[in-house]
Amino acid sequence: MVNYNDIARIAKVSPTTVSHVINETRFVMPETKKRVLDVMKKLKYQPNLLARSLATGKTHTIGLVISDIRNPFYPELVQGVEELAVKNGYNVFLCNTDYDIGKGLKSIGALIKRKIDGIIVASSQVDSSVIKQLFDTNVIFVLVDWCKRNIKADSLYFDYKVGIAEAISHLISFGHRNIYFISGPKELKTAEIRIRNFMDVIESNKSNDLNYKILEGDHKIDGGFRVAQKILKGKICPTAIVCSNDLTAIGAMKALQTGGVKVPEDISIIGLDNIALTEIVSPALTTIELERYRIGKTAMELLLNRIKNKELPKQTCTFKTKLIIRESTSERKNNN
Amino acid sequence: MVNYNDIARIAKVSPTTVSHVINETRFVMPETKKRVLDVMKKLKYQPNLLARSLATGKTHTIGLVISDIRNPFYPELVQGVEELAVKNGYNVFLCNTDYDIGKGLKSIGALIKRKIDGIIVASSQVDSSVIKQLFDTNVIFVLVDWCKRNIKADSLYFDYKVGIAEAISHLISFGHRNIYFISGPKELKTAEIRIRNFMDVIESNKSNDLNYKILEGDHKIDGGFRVAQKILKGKICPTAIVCSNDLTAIGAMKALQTGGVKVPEDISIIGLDNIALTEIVSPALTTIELERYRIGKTAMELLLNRIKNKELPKQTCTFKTKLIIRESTSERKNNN
DNA sequence: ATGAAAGCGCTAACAT
DNA sequence: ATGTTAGCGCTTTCAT
Repeated sequence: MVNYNDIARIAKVSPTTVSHVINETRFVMPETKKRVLDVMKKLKYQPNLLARSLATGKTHTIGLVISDIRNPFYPELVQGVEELAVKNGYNVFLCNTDYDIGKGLKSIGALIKRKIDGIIVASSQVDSSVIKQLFDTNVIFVLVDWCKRNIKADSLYFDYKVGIAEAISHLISFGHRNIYFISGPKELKTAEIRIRNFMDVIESNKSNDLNYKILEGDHKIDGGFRVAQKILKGKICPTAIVCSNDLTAIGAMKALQTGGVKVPEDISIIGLDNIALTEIVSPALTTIELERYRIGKTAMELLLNRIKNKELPKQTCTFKTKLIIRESTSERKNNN
Repeated sequence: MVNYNDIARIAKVSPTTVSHVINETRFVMPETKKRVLDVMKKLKYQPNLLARSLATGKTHTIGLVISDIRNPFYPELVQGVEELAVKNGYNVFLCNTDYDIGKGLKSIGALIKRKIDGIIVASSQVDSSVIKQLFDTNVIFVLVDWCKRNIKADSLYFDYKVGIAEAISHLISFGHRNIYFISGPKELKTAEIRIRNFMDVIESNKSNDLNYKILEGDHKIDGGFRVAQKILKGKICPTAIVCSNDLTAIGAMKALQTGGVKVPEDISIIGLDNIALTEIVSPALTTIELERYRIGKTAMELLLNRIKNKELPKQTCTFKTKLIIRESTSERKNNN
């Protein structure tokens, strides 16, 4: 591997000068510069970023911790992060926690040892042990959709309530009063938040005399399917179902249709996330939108700001959700 | 940041010994060892992997170059790679090329400067300039679905022909003779391979007097939709459409249904990839399966083998594709 | 306008 | 059984 010394020797300058022409960090006589650059080109020199990082203390790498790249929630977020990262000369380590807190802790540990300049934690499986680790190690980080608002850390919040309120209003205006909610797995933070927001909205609509019930799914298609089947077997049936995420909604829809129940004629369904799938299923799914690409991009922006200036006051950004009305919701039938 | 010297000083040993207890690389008296470990724990010591890498020449990082994480083809592949990587103590840099060769070249350049131990190139946008760069820099790499078979590099191949042949046989047995193919963008290597394989299969079935046509889509839903609309406007209509990927097939199906054409009653459709979506759309899509998770895992295996032993003979692995029959294909109607 | 030399935190050959 | 020392390839202070 060719290095500064090789170049310096051949170009008849000191390693210092080589460094300075590469980094353009002090004046070098045009002729000297040219000589160095020529040698570099001839030797096909590639700077060793490890060495540079060791010397400067900056790696220009970041870590992105997510739960599961197969969950359609993540790809766009990852894209948003990666794109802006690369644009700023950063490379990103992708870490899947597989919904496992232990793996999350290990990932973060590994990232820290690799001296990444910052971490974006967008894993739904984050608990206080993770937060503690982040604070203890003094690493720079941005939290995505971590529930505790009062935490002293750069954070992105999702305002589910706006979207859910729109969804409930939408259903109410269609005459629905008996509304079920299929949640994610309750041990999941993001699932928990979504449940709480749903209940808050129900609460603030109590003048409408709503009847509701919360059933636990798993944020996957299977869970939605299973729970919806169970609903069909029950004595009383809701006229509308709101789901904690789109996959659940799609599973539920499939189960209803399989069971001979028409969506939306018999039961209306609303999802959450607005993944690409929602436009493809039929009926197209009414859902609550979360702008994942923008979220990823913004998370990276906050991280870059923080990296540039550690003393910045706490940064915060809230992403409003929004109801997208498609075909899976309609007027409540009278005979129900 | 606490380092070897701090630990050595406090534990009253030499830095060498610290290194050896950390790496378990030579015998250290139990008492000495304990003293060192205790100090490490007390100081919450975190080894600096950059420094270690600089000294050893191994980073235990790899690069994974893909086209577009939002393309449902990739998440499972990424998962397969990442999982096995982490299991072996590696972290992975994810690089999206966004279907742009220039970006691909830059990504690979960056990875090399970061001294990754190896690269998995699973981007559909790879051309000879990329291959040249890989060879020139002497980096270890594995190619996924890169067409040239005679290249002297570890490679994963996909045998589309098996699956496509099954698909065509399936269609023929259903009486179809007029079969269109909606391809991906022709400048894309993977799209090109798929076209060629389709034509080969048609060719080897010429005794059946098949009529075919190839139309260019974009490997996205929109393209499939657009092309299918165009097909509907044409004078002669195929009775079956094979698509270069599932997204295209789903878009095409949507267009047909929107145009009042029934799938599969009027036109049969077959996709390729077997992404999760295919089971959800209705009718569920008959498609040709590619085991992406296993592909990712295998790519990582080959890379690990190569990293362990540079002198290994060329490694090769071919993934057979397989027809998965669902609901989007059926007997050809007589009146067509 | 350029160079010498120390240092980033670790490893490993060579001593003892 | 442990320590000394010279790197790994770069940056950066201090000289000149």
